[in-house]
Amino acid sequence: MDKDFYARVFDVVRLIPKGKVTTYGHIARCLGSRRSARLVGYAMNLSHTQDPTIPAHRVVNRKGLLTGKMHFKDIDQMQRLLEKEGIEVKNDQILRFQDHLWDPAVLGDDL
DNA sequence: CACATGACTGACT
DNA sequence: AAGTCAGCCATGT
Repeated sequence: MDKDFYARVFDVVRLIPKGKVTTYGHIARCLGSRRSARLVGYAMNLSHTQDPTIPAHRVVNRKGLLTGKMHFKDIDQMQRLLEKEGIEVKNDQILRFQDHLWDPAVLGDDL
């Protein structure tokens, strides 16, 4: 893909189904290299600069912790959005994380 | 070109 | 089970 690494990350994050979440590692692995997880997180920093609204709140670390909540306009915004989609969050951690986990490789097989 | 940074992950203690 | 250390890759200075 000629697109930038970040562009691919944004593209994947954008197609995350509502009410689902994924991890940096899964996205990175979908892009080809699992080790690029850090770049995924780094790319998310620019997500707020993108034109379309990037559901960055649906991206968490592999433990299901809202590690990036601090980068939101309001640190509570991330948890609020997740709860609004039916995802329970307690102490900055997603409950039933594996149940809400969505793998980008599935690309809609979650139906 | 080399060094430093970062919303991570895996392995070890 | 929980905390600590190091590795990895793209971008910026």
